Amino acid sequence: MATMVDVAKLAGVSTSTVSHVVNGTRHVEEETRQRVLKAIEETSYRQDVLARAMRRSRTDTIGLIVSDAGEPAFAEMVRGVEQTAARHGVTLLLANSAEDPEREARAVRTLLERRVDGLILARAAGSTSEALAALGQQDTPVVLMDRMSDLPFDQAGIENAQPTNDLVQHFASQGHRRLLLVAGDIRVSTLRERLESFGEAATAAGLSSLEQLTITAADPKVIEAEIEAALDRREPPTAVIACGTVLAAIALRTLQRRGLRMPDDIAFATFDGFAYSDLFEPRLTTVRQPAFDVGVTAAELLARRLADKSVEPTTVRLMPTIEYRRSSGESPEPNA
Amino acid sequence: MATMVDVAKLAGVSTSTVSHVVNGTRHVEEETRQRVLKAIEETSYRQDVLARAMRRSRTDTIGLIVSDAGEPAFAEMVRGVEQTAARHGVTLLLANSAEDPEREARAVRTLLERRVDGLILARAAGSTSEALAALGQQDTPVVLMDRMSDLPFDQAGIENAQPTNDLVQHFASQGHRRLLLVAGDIRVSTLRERLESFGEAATAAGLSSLEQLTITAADPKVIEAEIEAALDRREPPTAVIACGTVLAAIALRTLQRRGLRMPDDIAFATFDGFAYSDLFEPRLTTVRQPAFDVGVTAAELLARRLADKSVEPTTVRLMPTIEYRRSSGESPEPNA
DNA sequence: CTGAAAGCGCTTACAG
DNA sequence: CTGAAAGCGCTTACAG
Repeated sequence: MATMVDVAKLAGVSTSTVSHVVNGTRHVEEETRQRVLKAIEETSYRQDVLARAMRRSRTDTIGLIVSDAGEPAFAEMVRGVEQTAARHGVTLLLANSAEDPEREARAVRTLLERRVDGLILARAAGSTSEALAALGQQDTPVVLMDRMSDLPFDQAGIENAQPTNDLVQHFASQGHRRLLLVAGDIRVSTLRERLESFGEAATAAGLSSLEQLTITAADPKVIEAEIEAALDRREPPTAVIACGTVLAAIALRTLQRRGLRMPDDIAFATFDGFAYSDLFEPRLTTVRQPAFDVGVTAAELLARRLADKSVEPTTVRLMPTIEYRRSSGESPEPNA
Repeated sequence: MATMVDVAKLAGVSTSTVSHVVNGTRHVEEETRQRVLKAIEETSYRQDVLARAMRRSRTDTIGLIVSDAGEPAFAEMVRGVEQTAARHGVTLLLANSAEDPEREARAVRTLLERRVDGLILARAAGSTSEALAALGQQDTPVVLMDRMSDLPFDQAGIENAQPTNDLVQHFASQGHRRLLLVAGDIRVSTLRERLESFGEAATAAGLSSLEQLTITAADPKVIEAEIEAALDRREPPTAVIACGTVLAAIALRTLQRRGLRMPDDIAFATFDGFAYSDLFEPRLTTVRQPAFDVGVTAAELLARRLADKSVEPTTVRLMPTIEYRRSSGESPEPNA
């Protein structure tokens, strides 16, 4: 590989000049410039970004760690971050924590070691807030995505209260009196928020606490058992809300196994939903988050902080939309 | 950030010694070692991997570019590569081409610029073999994953002839005489191989060429139109094989729209299949590839070449398994 | 408008 | 068993 020295020699200039031509960092006489460009061509010189990064102590690289790149919502967020990073001329290093706090910690370490200029993090469910606080101490900027925290970070996520409330209203207005919320692992902020909003909304809709069933286990086996138990009650729920894709899958399997048909035997709605969801029979009422824009927002927040470390930590929440389908019964909008 | 010089001063040794303690590259008197370790502790020194990489001109990093990280099969391959890379003490840089040759080219450039020691590539459909040939010229090792080439690369993928043949046999033995293969974009090697095997297998099963319908368009709209046209024939196909997830989705939508029930109105099988596929009604007969192991194999091939650049390029093909479900009619195995 | 030179933080022959 | 020093390929004040 040719280096700057080779180019400089061939063009008969100093490496300073080559550097400035390559980076456009100071004026160079047009004729000289052409000579340098030609020498670059001839030597097929390529800038060594590692050496450059080391000298400048910035890498023009940001890191993104997601808890599950396979889920459609996260895949979309990744796309949003990718696109925004590209627009800012920054390369993205991607990592997967697979919802494992240890892998997450390892990924953080690796990315910081590789001197990313900043980090976007969708935390694993079990990730401790001590770990997060520690992250906040070091000086690489961190933006939280999807999963929020009370700590003073830049954050991009979604609004949970309103869609939860809308779903509860939707069911209550159809006369449903006993609702089951499958909330899952409420260490995850989004799930916790949906759980809280559910209680408020259901109470506001006039449901007694006995009529508000909730499942907050983290283990799929336990969740499944609790759904079974709920359905075995003398007065079982008539509508189910799943707070995420995995939870929806568990719930749907259980309903299917029991031969319960949606929406007649039981009404159903879910957050996030499935890829190729139009193939499901019946189609599922789904709270669709603007995942791409969440990714864009996270990346923009990071770009802003990279430009000015002193700005106030900001939390941005985007509003999901609800796609009403047949699984939840009659639609409140002409939208089926 | 503390540097090696800080540590060396504090421990009263040279930076050589610090370096050798950190990397375990030569024996250091135990007492000295302890002093260095203590100094590292006290200064909370962390090795600068960039400086190290630059000096050694290797980064202990490999790059992985996939065409669609969202598809379950690719997600699994990524996991396989990740795990294997971790076992080899190598960090993985991930990139997405989203089936776009230009993004792929950009990702390749970025990763090579960041001096990855090697590259694993699941090529985008439209990626030219000139681009690939050029890649083969430079000296960073490249392993092809899933999508193969005739060029002399290390490659890890799957066997396509046998599962295709098995599916054709499966349908023929049930008396199906007119089969439709939705092959999709046959610039993709896996799809092309399935198409070729289909012809051979169908002919071997005694089907005339008129009874072998194939769709080789790349554009979803065109594929859909051609499926419609096939179903509109006087003698429409009685069984459909989709060669990938996206193709399956298009086909299933069309069948659904026409109210065709599987397997009675039309039999159906697909390669790769869907996430949460157990929620589909009826369950889909699926050629399941050992995607995780494909990832592992690709990473191992790369590790081998990194260790010895002179080994012969090797192609490894792993055998998929077929999960026979209700969508394709009666099962040839006691396999649900 | 351009160049000489220091230095980013490491590794590694070389020498003792 | 350890150290002095060169050098990886750049960038960037400083000087002219």
